[in-house]
Amino acid sequence: MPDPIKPVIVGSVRAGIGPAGARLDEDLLAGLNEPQREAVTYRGPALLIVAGAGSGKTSVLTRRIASLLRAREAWPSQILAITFTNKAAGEMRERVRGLIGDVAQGMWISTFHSACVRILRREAEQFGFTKNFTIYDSGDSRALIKRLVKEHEADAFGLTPASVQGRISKLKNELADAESFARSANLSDPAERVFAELFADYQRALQRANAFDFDDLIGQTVYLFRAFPHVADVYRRRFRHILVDEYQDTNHAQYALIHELTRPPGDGGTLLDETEPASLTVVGDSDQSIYAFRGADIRNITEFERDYPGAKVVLLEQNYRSTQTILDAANAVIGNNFDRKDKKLWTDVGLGDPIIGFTGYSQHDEAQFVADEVEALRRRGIPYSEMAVFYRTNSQSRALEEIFIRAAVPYKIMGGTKFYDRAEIKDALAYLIAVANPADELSVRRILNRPRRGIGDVTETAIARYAQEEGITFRDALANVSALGVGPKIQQAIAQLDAVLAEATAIMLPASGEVAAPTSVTAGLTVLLNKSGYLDALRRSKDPQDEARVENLDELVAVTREFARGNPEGTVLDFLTEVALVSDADDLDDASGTVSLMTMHTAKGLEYDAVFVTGVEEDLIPHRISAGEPGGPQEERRLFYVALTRARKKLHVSLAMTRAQFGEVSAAMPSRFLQEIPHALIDWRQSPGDVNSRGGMKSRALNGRPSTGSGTGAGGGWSGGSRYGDDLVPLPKRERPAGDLTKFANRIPAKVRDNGDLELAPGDRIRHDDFGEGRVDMVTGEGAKRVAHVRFDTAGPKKLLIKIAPISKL
DNA sequence: GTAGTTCGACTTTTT
DNA sequence: GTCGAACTAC
Repeated sequence: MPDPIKPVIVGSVRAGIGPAGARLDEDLLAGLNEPQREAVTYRGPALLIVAGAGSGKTSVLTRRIASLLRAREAWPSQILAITFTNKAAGEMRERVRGLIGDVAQGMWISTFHSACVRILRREAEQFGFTKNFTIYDSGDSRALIKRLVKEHEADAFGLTPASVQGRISKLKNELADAESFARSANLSDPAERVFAELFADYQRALQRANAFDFDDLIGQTVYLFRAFPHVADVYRRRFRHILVDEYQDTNHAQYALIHELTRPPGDGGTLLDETEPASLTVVGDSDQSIYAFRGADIRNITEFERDYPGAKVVLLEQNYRSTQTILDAANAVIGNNFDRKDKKLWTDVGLGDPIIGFTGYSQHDEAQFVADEVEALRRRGIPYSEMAVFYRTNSQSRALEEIFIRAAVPYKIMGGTKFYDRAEIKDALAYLIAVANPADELSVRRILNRPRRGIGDVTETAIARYAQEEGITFRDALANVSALGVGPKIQQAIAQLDAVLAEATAIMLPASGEVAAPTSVTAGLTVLLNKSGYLDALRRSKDPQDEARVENLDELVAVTREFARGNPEGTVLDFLTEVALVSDADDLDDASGTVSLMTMHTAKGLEYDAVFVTGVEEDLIPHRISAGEPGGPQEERRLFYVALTRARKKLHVSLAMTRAQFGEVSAAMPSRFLQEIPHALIDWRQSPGDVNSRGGMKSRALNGRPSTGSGTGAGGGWSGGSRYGDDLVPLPKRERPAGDLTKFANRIPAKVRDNGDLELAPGDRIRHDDFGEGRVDMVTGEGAKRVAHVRFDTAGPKKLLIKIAPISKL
């Protein structure tokens, strides 16, 4: 990517507000309200735009950039705009281009991670890396850490790969490194000492592999800037206008990076250097901070004015996205978070439709409601592409998928990095990495015996030992098979692998002077997959899944072709970088349109005409794990708030009474957040109370297998009280006796049915509201998941969730 | 060294 | 209900 650093024209930067500039701005300001105009036109060292959900912040940001360029206050190359996702970056670039045309070329609009990769590729040689470094995604890191944990036998100290990885990541987000950790840690605790060693080893391994993990991309760039001020100055002079979106979700390392970039260049340097620090614009909404779990520090926004004295603050509170009903619900929910600046979104588009609520018996039942409703909306003219379904955890997507496939609703799952997580794709990428960055031992080890070449642990260790003795890389050791002292068959296999890698290297990384052909990545990958025998092995296999793997690899080859089309000069490294940093395949919404399924986190920054928020249950949202974390429940509430505010016109909230996870069914309760939405705003198609009523409510689940736990007519039961922590008020107690369960709209009954710890033993006779009398065969499970296996006199054998089934002991 | 089997743990969210 | 790791049998 040619991107020469253009000289900064000192002094001209601030001069743009002339009469011409003002005139030029008029069309950019069209349709903006007063605060929005101010946010576009304000000029000064620092600007904080507090932008509520749907307040048009993207519009403001893009117009701000456009006006800077239009008035010649800045060259495109002087602008650095940071967004949260690659997708958002692409959209912003498009919108700026739409405003002022191709002048926009040369701007850096990217994520923190992409921007840092660009910087690091240029500067890697400054500190012991080479510019063909590779990027470890979380899976790669985990694999490496797993090996280290094993080597150190760290599990004896209660250190799991996951916990080590999480801790290292947290530390890196705080800009701590292995040494600084070791200095401050309590090393008399053996577990701490082992962890410190792991951390140091991990970092050494990364360095040896010429690789950065996600957190390093940011952290090492900060380190680079601090250790080499002359390098930092290059970027400080270059970037005159820095804009950061979603500022509430920046972590300390990212904050430090921005801080480094907005220092005056040549700190205390030459006399003539009067370059001012870059101007900084940040946009954020503390109510939408949902990434504290990965180190986002809300203080970055709340203390912005302290960090940048004299900063201008602009508040955007008018919402242009949703109906008043949706906003009222969202405002009411978020209002339950204490410790927040009160901010009320408003709109002038009117009340709109009520929120639609639905309670299913099971997650399939719930999914069926969503599918039906999607179809109904479609018939009323809302395109699929304007509908989205949100859930808290990725695993919830499965039930939705199953029903959507059955109902022939076109959908796509956003965000899940599934494709690039598949084993065969990772293998193929490891082949590419082995060529692009031979120092990356992890990748070479990965492909060593893939396909099966008869190279096992023993041989692998032999190669590693040989490499160490000779002081060469693992990759280079492969070229010296005869010295390894392994059998001729294995020698032959290794030599073959070495030859294939060499051939691909010649294609993708031709000797200096020559330029690789645009198709080099495609050609190289094809060679690797074919001549390594990888594809052959899959084709020969009788495992039916391997057929799909071949197709996936074809798909990957197609991706390289697509990449070549978009980046004629792109190298293998560019390709690998893109793959590592682009999470979802950034599908452009195709014309036919599909419903989007995604987690609530992924939903941030997006908007749809119709939104389905599913699984609104306790232990899911707020997630059970969040209860133990400081600020957890509040963050969950913000997450729910983000989900609600994505909807323009139609908002649906739904839940299931029973949810299967771990293959076991257990009873679920409505989320406390539901209770926080004013009842009058929700029109319950089927409220948690209804689900218990005996009158004519049948399971809508298509699979209709009554054996999946509760049977068809399981009563809805939500136990109130007791389980509430956090800052909430317990659900109001219902006065009516259980049994009188006619619909009462817009109320979530606190206690519809709860058999509590009704004891049942084999042999007991029971009566079920629907199935009549029967005899208990056995009881399995525990607590809320206790299941009675009952043989009914007339209805036959059923499995029932004891806690909520409409049964009584005789 | 490999293939097949059983057992266990596991699911929070992402660049 | 799924994925991976450990174990066993060739």
